[in-house]
Amino acid sequence: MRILLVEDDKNLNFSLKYSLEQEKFDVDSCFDGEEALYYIEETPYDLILLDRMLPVRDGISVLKQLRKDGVNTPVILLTALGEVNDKITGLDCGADDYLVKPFDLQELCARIRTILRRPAQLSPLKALTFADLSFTSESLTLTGPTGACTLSRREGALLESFLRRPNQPLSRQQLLLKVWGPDSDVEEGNLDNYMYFLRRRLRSVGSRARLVTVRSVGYRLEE
Amino acid sequence: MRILLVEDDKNLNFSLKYSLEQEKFDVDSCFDGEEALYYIEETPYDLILLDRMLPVRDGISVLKQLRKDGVNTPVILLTALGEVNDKITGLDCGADDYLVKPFDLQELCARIRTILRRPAQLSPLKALTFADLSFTSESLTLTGPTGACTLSRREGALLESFLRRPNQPLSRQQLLLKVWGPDSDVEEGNLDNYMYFLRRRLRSVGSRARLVTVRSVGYRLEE
DNA sequence: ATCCTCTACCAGCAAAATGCGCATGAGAAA
DNA sequence: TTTCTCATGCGCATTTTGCTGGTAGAGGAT
Repeated sequence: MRILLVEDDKNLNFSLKYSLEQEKFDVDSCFDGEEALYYIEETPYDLILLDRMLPVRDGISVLKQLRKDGVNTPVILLTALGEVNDKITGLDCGADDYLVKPFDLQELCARIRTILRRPAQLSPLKALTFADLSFTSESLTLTGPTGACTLSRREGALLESFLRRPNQPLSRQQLLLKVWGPDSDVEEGNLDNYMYFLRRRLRSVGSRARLVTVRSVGYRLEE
Repeated sequence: MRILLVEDDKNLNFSLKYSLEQEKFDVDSCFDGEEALYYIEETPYDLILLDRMLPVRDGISVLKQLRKDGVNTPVILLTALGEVNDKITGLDCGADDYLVKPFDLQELCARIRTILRRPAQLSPLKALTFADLSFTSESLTLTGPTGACTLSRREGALLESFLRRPNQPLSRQQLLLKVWGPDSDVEEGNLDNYMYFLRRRLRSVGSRARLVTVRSVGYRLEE
């Protein structure tokens, strides 16, 4: 079970992370709200432990953003505030539980178990869109004006990179890293290959979006 | 939203019932554990507010009984005890939340909303349907246009996963998790096997529903 | 400007790897 | 026994990959 711990107090962060790992949870931790959003975008967590007071972007704002984006990963808010009103706003913003510091570690674990016990509700598959394109990474389905098709896994991962950063040039290095992972040693030519595949796909669904090459840099998705 | 309130203190029972009704909840109330079980058997509640100390049969025992019977209606335990250990046992017995008296009414309401917000877990008794199919998980009976048949337990569990999320691709991982449980280590090939069985079943009852494979992802039930 | 060269990129092919369907048989449970 | 569950194995289709020959564009020399 993958848990993301967001807590700016370094001591508490480390000790909590350690304790949860003792309980056989798989814990990533970070220290501010923006970082949290970045982590969450990258990894599908089963649970998020979210401190309410955070630098850069506070917990409630992170929570609201997540729910707005359709991410419904369970969230337990952690907080030093004990006011009833805070609890209520916290819960009504979409938190699944609310613990006031200092809390007992065993109680936290019990509440985590309680939440993880229930069937994980998969977030409704979110489609990425750009121009006349729509792509669901779950089902690897690409839809355009004249039809739809199913991409292979690599094609999907590659297209997703572009859809997440539309109009922005992505370097070959970035793409290789994202699509093939940091410790893969595929030939670079492979990327060319997949760009070719993707372009064919775009044409086949009749999209007017283009993958233009930025010579000696990389590629960019534009309309 | 139908709520069952189980609380032996008459004053608290009445005032809580009244307050919750003000909040537009549909509240039944009763005063001891046996009564509670009786009510629950009769009516499908969306939530149960369960006092821990009750005459005849205490809250924890009621809760255990329910879970043993496969009733997974959410339960919030209410209690005068504040010991951490009590919370932990309560939660680990299958409660969804735990409030210590005296609690704030608004906080209770917020926690109720939190629990009701998530998709109601279908009671396993009801028949699941999709397209021209109907399946009762209790009797493992699958009915289609040209006939009916009885599935094995695994087949049933697997089909149920699909019927609960029609048209949505389910990953092999999700399916293994749902059907075989989190700590089983069956070979993946087994899943292929059961997909094959299920497809045969669908054909045998003449359904036009199809289990399509989404390569490198999983499967999807569609019409 | 024209030509040349060099590099980065494109297109396609064919071999290798992988994912999946289906069959069979052994063991467990009913 | 019969039924259910599971592992294993083969074969097919798709995906992934490395490779090769060819093209386009940048920049320098003439």
